[in-house]
Order: sequence, then structure tokens, then C-alpha cells
Amino acid sequence: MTTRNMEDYLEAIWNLQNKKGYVKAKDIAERLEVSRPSVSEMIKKLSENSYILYEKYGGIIFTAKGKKLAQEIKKRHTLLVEFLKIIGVDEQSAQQDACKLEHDVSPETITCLLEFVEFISLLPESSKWKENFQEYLKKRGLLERSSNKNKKL
Amino acid sequence: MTTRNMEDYLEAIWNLQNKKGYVKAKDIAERLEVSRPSVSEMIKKLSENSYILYEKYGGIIFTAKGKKLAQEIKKRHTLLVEFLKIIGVDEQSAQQDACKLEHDVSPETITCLLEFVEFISLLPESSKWKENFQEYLKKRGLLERSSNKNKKL
DNA sequence: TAATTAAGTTAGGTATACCAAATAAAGATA
DNA sequence: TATCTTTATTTGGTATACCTAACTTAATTA
Repeated sequence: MTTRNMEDYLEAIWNLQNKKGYVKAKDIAERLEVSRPSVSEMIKKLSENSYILYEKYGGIIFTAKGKKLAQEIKKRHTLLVEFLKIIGVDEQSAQQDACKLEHDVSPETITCLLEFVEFISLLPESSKWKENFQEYLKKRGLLERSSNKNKKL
Repeated sequence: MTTRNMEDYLEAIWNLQNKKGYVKAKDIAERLEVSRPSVSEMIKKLSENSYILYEKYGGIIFTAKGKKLAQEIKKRHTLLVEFLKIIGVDEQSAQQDACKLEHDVSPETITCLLEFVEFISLLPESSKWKENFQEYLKKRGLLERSSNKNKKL
């Protein structure tokens, strides 16, 4: 089994791979804001669990298993961001939240989210779903936000 | 700051409190499926952090701070369950997912979810949103599920 | 009330994930 | 090529959260 941390590292490696074509421990450390010893440790662990191939002081390559998992994580992330944006979360917060939430959504919920996102995006223009929702948010904002300022939930 | 674990314990204590009127370490252990020593440890920690009042071998009472936090957590949980059910997740999975997700949703996302849930529930019957979504899911199920059986995402 | 059972705590140990400091290897440059 | 710099690893230590086994306190019941 993978821990949420292993998933974070795999995702980071995946992203770096796609962005730069190669992956250095230093870059992982920067991206995840952890120390290099932490990265060394995790690389060892991911390697022991056959998610990546790694030789000391060498490069990092995904195994088939690792690649598959990294792609799944990435898809979950993308889906969550899409969804969060639909309900009005701004891009940056959506990215941040997705990073955390992606570890805990069950496959069933993922399926439902996927269907929801597809459903919304396939709505005919005439349905005006987005406009209605926007309108609702706007009204709500005008009417209630002021009295809700300190309600954090 | 609270860890996600502290939040889990606070929520469990809150729920037991409301259900039974009092809280025993044993019950917390059962509900969270952890050992009694783990509960002792966490009780100590929550007490040190002034979320609860506790005397050895005695009862557990929330402080104002603890009560406030427990209520927030509970609200987040309830909201998440409501939302998940709207998009078609079954009750049980919704409960389970909410337990995990509730620790990681940002206040901003909570607000958006809340607005979304309210928007949906306030839709006039004539909008037939739910019916349309149901219909969509049904069609999708018939058309694509068979070819998607092994796609886990 | 004394003995038994149930509940809670302490002691000691595991696993994950983090860190700083020290060391080792690789890569760059003089 | 020898030195210096960068990068990576090892070492040793922290914090969280978990556990079992042993012990203590409280509650029950004989």
C-alpha cells in the first residue's frame, strides 16, 4: 500500500518528469518543500516498493506500476481541480485543495465527481446552469455576505 | 494547531457526547477503532491543548474552544456528506469519505460547497436538475459502463 | 466489605515522516 | 588533473500516532 506521502512524491516526480524531462532529488525537495534527506529516504522507499527504478546518485525512472499510479494520481488531481473550479473555487486554492483531497477520495466518489463534471460540461447552453449559479452567488453575496463575515463554518 | 488526528478524536467525542450524554475512553477507542492507550494519549494531548477538561479516571468535558472546534468539524462533515449525496455517492461511502476529506478542505472551498448545496436545494422543482442528472447517469450507465468496467481512474 | 471484573494509564517499542550536520560522490572549472 | 562546488546520502535525533503487555484505579457483585 502507498501512504499519502508516497503519492505526493510520485506526483511530484511525474510533474517534474513532464516539465523538465528528467528528475533530480533537489527539484523534488524544492517542489515539495522538504529537505534533501527526506527526498533520499522516500526515493529509497519508492524504489524498494518498485514504483521507480533508481541507482544511487543516478536518475529516476518510473516502473510500469509507478507510472500507472502516478497517472491515476494526476488524473484525480486534475478532476478535483476541474470540479472545484466549477463550484467557484479560484484556480490557486483549487490546486492547493486538490493536492490534499486527492489522497482521500474513494474511487466511488471519483466516479461521481467525474460524472458530475461531465454532466455540467455537456449541458446545453440553453440550460444556463452556470449563469444561474453565478447569479445565485452574486445575489447571495449582496444579501448575506455582510452579515456572514465572521462565520467561518 | 490541531492535527487531523486531534480533529478525529474531537469529532468522536462530540458525537458520543450527543448520543450518550457522556463520553468514556472505551467508547472513543471503539468508535475510532484504536486501542485504549492511544485514546489515553490523545485525551492527554487534547487536555494539554485546552480543547477538553479532563481529570485522570474522570469524565471529559469540552472547553469553549474545544466545543467551537468540534462544532465546526461536525458542520464540515455534515456539509460534505450532503454534497456527496447530491452528486450520487451512497450514504455509507459519503460518510466514510467525509471523515477523511473534512480535514483538508480549505475554508474557501467549504464556502463554495455550501453555496452549491444551497443552490441545488433551492432550485425550483421546475428546473428538474436532479432528474436531468439522474437521467444522464442512467444513460451513461447503459451506454458506457460496460466498456468502462476496468477503468478505475 | 472483599474479591473479581472492567476501564484507564504507564512503560516500552514500532512505523512514518521530518530535520540538521557530517560525509561522500559527481560535475564543473581552473 | 586537482580543486572546488553542487548534489546526494548517511547519521543521529525529533514528533506524531499507533500497538501490546503490565499495572493501577474504579465499579460491580458475591
